[in-house]
Amino acid sequence: MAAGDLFHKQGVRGVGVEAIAEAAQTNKMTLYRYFESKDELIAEWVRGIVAHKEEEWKDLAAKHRGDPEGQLQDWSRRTAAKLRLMEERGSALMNAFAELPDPNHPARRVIQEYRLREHKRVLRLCKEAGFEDPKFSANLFTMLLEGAPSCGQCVGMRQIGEHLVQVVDRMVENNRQQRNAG
Amino acid sequence: MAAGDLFHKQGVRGVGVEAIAEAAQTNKMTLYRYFESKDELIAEWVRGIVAHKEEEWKDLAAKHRGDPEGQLQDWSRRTAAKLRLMEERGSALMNAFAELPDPNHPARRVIQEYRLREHKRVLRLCKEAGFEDPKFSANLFTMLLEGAPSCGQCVGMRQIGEHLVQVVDRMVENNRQQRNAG
DNA sequence: ATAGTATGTTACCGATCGGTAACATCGGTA
DNA sequence: TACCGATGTTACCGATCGGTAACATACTAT
Repeated sequence: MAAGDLFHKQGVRGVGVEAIAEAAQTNKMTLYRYFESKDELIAEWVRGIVAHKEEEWKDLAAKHRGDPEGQLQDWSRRTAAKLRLMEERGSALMNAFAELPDPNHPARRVIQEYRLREHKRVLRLCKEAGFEDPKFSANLFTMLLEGAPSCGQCVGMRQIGEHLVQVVDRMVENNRQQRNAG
Repeated sequence: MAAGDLFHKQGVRGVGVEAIAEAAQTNKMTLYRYFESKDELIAEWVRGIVAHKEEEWKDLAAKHRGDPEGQLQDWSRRTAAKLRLMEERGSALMNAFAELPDPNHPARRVIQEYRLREHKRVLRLCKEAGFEDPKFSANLFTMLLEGAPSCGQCVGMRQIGEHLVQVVDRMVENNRQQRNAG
């Protein structure tokens, strides 16, 4: 769906259905034969992004089976890689979330549910990795991951990506030392 | 301006001028005698928020003169206190920023300029505090500060506030030890 | 060829929105 | 009293937007 670029660049509320259809190389009528409303269209776009992220989590678990620390590190690296391709406008999900205040909006629900799943996953990884205070570490990770795209708009995505990777590496390193010492 | 609550809760694009006037206990006509457009109205609202934050920075500098670490810690505590009053919808500034993709929108410019100032200030404090890698630490702080309201929507603002304070305290503590050892 | 399905086109509806004109009203001042 | 500036009221404009009806066209399968 190439119309996703429009959603990301102009915001889901700032782009009209006609423009979406044009970007998808079709027209409004055909669009409405596949999606029952613009809100559902937005939700479907969001579902695509979320599905892609879920697949990446699967990848992650497969590549670092039994290595939760490796998963956390790799996730930070993947995030940094995406940051580099982001430039200007931040996270598509977070922006859409901010644009849709209605708690019952289908797209917002999809985003919120994904965030909860992601945070739970991070928390589980922190527990498995034997972090001293898993809740604390998980919240720390999530704050960093969600703050990065926003902060990157200020100081540049490349730099923020590098520092994100660095800090996660340090956290993991500290945990290893702590674990071996304890 | 009580209409600010509307902007925050429903989003700047989701609230009409009529509703704004009603919330301000006046009418549309009078509103347009003071603001030349809705965009300027939004910008003015944002300027108010930014001005308030600037005053807090002044307070901070006055209360912890010559103590950059104390300033960073206090700022994290103030942020945590605000998080507790936030619940549900996140940062007003960040949401507005996400809602206004146009780089020339007056409100967006105000927000972006403030973010740059804030990051510069944090960077300066990190330098003054003698952090080993001030750029790195400043980016870390900013990621945490900007990620907190977002992450708080997932795990609760109270918890995220506490953990934000904790991690900043640890960073400062580590820096003190590093500095004394080095 | 023919029938059936998916897609394109045009025009339109109703609602909402930002913004304005014209006029009525009120409050203070001299 | 007479006046004047600020505010309220109503009605409206033009534009845009989400969504639909009706009809035309193209493609595919048998």
